[in-house]
Amino acid sequence: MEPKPRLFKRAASPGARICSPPPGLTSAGPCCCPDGSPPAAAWHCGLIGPFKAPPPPPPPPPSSAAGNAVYTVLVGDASLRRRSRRRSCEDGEAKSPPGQGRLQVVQKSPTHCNGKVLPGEAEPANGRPRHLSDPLVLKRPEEEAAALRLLDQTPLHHSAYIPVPRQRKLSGKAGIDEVMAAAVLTSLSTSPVVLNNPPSGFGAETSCDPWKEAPAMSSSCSSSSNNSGDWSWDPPSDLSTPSTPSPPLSSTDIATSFLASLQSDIEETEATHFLFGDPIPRKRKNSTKVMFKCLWKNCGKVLSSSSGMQKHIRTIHLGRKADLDQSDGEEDFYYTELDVNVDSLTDGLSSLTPVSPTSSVPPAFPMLEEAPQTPAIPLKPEVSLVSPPSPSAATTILSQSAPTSLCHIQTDHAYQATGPTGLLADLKPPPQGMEISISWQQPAVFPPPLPPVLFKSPSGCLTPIRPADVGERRPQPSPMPIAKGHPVVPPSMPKPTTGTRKPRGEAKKCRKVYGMENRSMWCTACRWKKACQRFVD
DNA sequence: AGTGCCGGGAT
DNA sequence: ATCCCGGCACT
Repeated sequence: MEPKPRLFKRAASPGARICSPPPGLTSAGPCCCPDGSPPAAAWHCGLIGPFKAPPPPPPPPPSSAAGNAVYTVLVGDASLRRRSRRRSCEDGEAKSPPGQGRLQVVQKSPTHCNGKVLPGEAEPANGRPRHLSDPLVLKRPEEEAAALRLLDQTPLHHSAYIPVPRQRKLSGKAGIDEVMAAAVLTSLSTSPVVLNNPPSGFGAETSCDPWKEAPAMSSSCSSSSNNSGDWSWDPPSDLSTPSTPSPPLSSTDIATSFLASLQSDIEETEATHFLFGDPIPRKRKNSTKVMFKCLWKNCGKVLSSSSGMQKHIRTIHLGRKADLDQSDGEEDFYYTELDVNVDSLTDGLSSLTPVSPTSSVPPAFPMLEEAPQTPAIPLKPEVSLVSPPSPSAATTILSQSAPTSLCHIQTDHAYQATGPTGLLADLKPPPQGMEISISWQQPAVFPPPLPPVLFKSPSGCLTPIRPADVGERRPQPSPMPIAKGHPVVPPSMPKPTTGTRKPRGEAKKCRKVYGMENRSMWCTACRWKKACQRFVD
């Protein structure tokens, strides 16, 4: 399957990749790009300074990793809660909330940036969380001096104060937001999903972060793009479409937990996206389902709805009242999203579901699940469709092998294009305006095997040179199979006559039809002394 | 002997 | 993957 080009392009330069502001955020300011890119926006680094605010008592992190700094973030845009992944200031990819928000990251544990341990951790004078609007208060002169030195050394610290539109929400939830932010950053930095499975779907999802730019994206996101077929989307909306669920979750686990509520949760999912203020509600394919996995340590519960997950966290982990409908959002940081491919799950449960043309792909090949959504085969109207070469190839009939087979058919390379019988049941109805002819090796229901509808003679003529044989054969079934009267038996049934070698077919073969003098007219298989594919028994 | 084609080699 | 052929089974 050919990778589809992305529908968007992003700036490719490293500086632009790192520093270009997210849509809607244009505030300029210095950033701490280690690559020396020009000052872009203060939102870039997110690390405002080596200052420490006394966050509310941090909730126990869902998982812990020793030595990791714990951050508190004042999130201006809630979408960060859902989209952010672990970031560090070292990698220059600290993400900022999109939109008008401001971001403040204050470190509670060893202050560091770009690998340096920064002195001057200042406790707030008044013991309350210091907001951006608060002037920096350094208690001791040496602290102030150290801070000033740092300000001089790194442009990073010039962004200690970022003017932000006033309309930003500063409700009573601000303190709670800090707790949430701390939690999410902690989870982002210690999440087993991120730590253990960087190349997995979540790794791709991370790379697909809308604020991350093209280079990393092109590779990691292309896979999901390939899966997505032809459905169009704009970059921010396709934040994550990993086709592979998080490894810790078996597909059956996911399936059992969400299949039951699949339908009802779709709306809720969308509503959740809206509530969380995603820049653009993610357009998900029908085959992708969002699951929510609890990141609480030793929990890992997977629920199909965010509200359910919030309730779960609220009641189980936070010890709050379950009936307390009001959510402060803190729960948001204790779970993460899992994008689960519905098809893979349904395929995994294929024994429970009726076989449909789109589910003919075995679950072992989830990457092919999307194929039915795309024009399966670039059939020309006159091209005849035949079975793939082998039963196993039937799984890829809609992918790579099909065009090749068709090509071979047209060039009379029927040998490569042949396949098992009984495939007809798996074939989709041809697209409109397309004509598909099942040429041969059909199920016993269609006993007469037809020679290929089209084949080229060496002169390029589409009609055979010996119409007496082939011409008559084409419009109507070959008399041979009818005479044989194959019983309705699966062709895979071993024939009793011989051991491994199948009995010689009674049908005329290319040799007989065309003769040795017209060997060039033979099908490729006959020329290669293989089983004739033009006149199949 | 003629034919069909399996198995395997060469490229 | 494509092409070719030795050799066997069958007619």
